[in-house]
Amino acid sequence: MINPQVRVRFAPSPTGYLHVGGLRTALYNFLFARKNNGKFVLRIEDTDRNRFVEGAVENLIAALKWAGLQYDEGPDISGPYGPYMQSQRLEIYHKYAQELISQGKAYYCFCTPERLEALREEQQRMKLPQAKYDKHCLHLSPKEIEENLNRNISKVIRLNVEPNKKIEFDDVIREHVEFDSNNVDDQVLIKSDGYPTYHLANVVDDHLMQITHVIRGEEWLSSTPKHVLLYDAFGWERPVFAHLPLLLNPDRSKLSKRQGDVAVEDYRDKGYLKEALINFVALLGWNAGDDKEFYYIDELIEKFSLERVNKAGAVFDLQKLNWLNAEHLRKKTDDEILEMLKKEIENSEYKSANLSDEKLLLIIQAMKERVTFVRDFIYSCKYFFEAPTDYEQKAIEKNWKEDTSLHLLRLKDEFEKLTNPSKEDYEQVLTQVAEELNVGKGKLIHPLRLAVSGQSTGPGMFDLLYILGKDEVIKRIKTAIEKIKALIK
RNA sequence: GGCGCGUUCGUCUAGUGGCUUAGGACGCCGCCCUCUCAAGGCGGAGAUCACGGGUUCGAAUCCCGUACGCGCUACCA
Repeated sequence: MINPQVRVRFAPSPTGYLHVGGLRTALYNFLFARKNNGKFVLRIEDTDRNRFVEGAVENLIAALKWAGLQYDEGPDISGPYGPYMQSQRLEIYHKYAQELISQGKAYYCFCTPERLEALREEQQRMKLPQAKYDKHCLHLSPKEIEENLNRNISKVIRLNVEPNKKIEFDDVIREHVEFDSNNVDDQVLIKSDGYPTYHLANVVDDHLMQITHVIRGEEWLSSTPKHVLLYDAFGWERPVFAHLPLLLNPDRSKLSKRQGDVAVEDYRDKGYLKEALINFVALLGWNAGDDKEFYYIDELIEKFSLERVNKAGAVFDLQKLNWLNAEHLRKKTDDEILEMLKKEIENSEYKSANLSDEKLLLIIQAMKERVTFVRDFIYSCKYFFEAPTDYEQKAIEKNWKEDTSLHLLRLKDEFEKLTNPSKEDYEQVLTQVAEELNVGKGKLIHPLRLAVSGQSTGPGMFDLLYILGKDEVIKRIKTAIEKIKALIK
């Protein structure tokens, strides 16, 4: 055992945003760490200088924090194994690369990109099963190497892969996996710019940081033999590997930008709750073995295990995410929703609508069962924020009859007599008017709804009237009669 | 092409040799509730468990092969 305490890491490269697949990887690491009273480390794999993106690390950290995946050690949270940015650990990688060279397990390579390119083409022409480096520089004499080094020729350090060896390792999810070393290239360990490649850096860091379990995406499975070779070359104990299935597009290709949103930030901006996103993504490739689908993160921590992670990739299905979002939203208290709604209103066209908290709370209660997103409290019931400007054509045709105007006028007159009416008062009046007019209540309710909201659907009629308030209701009935009359003509 | 991994309703999945006429969830359809829409309740359609061989009294479950999909095959991670 590397360490009696579980230590896991999420090791993204800073591409500019957090991919939802990365979110799931981070989540599983987080859940595993919390479940086992271990530590969750964030390590930034920024060893590719060509792909440097300004502000990427900050975005990544912000997205992780938004999702609630707090790490114990990371670039901005110091720990005993820092620094946690690989670009700040260059000397360390060089030291270990030298150690490998001195043991003959790695070697300098001075080949030019042109020679490499030519080699590749040659191998392709010969229809070799696989393009591989030909170990040309492995056979340089010590003197030649010395000279090249002194002349400052561009160089890399390569792993010296012994041919004809079976490389095997165990994976919690895939069980036993085997590779033939003849299929493993002499991977570059240190690039000509002095930066390490992923393969060297991740092995060195995982060892130095005492990582016990490497939980990462399946795209890494094929390079794991290189990592295993490195652990063995250094004489280090291997961590437990767990390669997660990929997240897929609806057409089952790897989840990509081209087919929809992939950034956690996109979902956050669209109004998804972090609880829903976490819940959803947790279930993409894992389940507790029961029928439960609705989870808060604490329950996920309690139930999570790597053994129950699936092998096959999972399609990211927005419909189910939407359902979970609605479920989580409904479970929130009215006050919690109020705070979110007020922020949403601040960013909407109704910024200056000035509805009181009391009124907003009433809207929340009336609409809670009818929304998927917080912003639906505005956009699926705009009539609470402004008088309707037009009226659903279909509803007019269906519910606006010859005598409707008269009925509504009558209703309006009765409403006018009320002082400070309650929901019940409205209902009582309407029932009474319906009786006197000798019509069903529906005959009044449907056109009334249309008149005050412009729509044919919405919360209970009397809730609607009560929230709008007597004056507004009367005003809207009057305008509706006028406008709809004109529309029918 | 090579190597690796995978394959149960449209989608996420349960299932680890007999409990399975393959269960649940989302979505879809219908009914109930009802002033509408939701929510909720009830019900329905939907999977010859990729295909073909074995092993076994018995296989979605074990083995082999094939097909298909995906990943890797960089001085990217």
